[in-house]
Amino acid sequence: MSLEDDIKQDKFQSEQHKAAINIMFTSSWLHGINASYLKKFDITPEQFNVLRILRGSHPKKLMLSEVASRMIDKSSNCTRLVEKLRQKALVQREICKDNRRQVDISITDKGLTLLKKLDAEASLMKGIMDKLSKTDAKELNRMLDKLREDN
Amino acid sequence: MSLEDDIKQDKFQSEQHKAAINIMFTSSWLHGINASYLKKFDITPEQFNVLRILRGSHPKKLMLSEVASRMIDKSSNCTRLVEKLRQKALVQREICKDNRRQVDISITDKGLTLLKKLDAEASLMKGIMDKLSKTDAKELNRMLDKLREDN
DNA sequence: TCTAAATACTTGTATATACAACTATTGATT
DNA sequence: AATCAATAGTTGTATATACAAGTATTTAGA
Repeated sequence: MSLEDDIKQDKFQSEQHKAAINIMFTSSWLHGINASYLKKFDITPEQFNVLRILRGSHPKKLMLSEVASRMIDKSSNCTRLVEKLRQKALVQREICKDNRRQVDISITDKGLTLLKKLDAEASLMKGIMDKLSKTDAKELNRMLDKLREDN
Repeated sequence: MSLEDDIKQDKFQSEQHKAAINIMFTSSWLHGINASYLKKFDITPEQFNVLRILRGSHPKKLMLSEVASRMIDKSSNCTRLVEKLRQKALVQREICKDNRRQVDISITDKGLTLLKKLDAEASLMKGIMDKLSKTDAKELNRMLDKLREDN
């Protein structure tokens, strides 16, 4: 479905303007697909992202601000996100002995087991994204990176 | 700044996978720029979007669900969004006489005046998006539309 | 005409973002 | 050692999304 149909608009000021809307619309669309898949496992895309970050460093712990800096979405909410994962016993929190300001987070076995079950999520995304060739995807990445230059 | 630096990740499973993350990251980045600009005018990007939709149809009123269907972001929240604009006297709500289930929304003069002041927002976005040539933007739109095909 | 279904919108709850103000701890300066 | 600034997190408030359940009104069918 074209963007014009999706948001019932038939003209944009320019291709560039349309592209801005298209990026945001497609992002929201991707997020929605992800969310609805992950919901069956009682987890949100944001929580899923944190779990993957922690698996990436496992068995090394990460301090909260390290988790935050690796998050895709803005990370002001990191404390509360991690707290929700802790309540589900998917991660562990502990005050760092060397620096008691610091909170170290690690993924639990239960968290690792859950992630294993969620490998299908990767396939789902792959199914969508592989509509683009590797060359196209590279081009897309180039353009998006270019937009974020400077500023 | 490259995506790798932005989210402190140095490898992705594929260019396609990276593109998915890049779309969501760039969307969030665009939203943030917009939000911080609009904040000075005590309005959010979502509310701004609704105002522009209403200016587009002005002086014709739109029923709530028509507004919703034109929104970029998901529209389950339309009632509350419009209510916030109404509290600021930027839009007007009235029950439709012919069909009392229906709520007709229109932009007020105050809303139109505010939008005029916000034309600079368009320039701000233009400044960012014009880093892409028209050809590039067209290509970007083609790729994003392709991702959303079917599914 | 009475009832059931469809339509249009509203409201409640859980989750998330943004931002600002706050606490606690550590490091640095005098 | 005492103080001040920097660092690391936490918490409160406003806004937004998603979803589900709710109300009110209209339409369609028996």
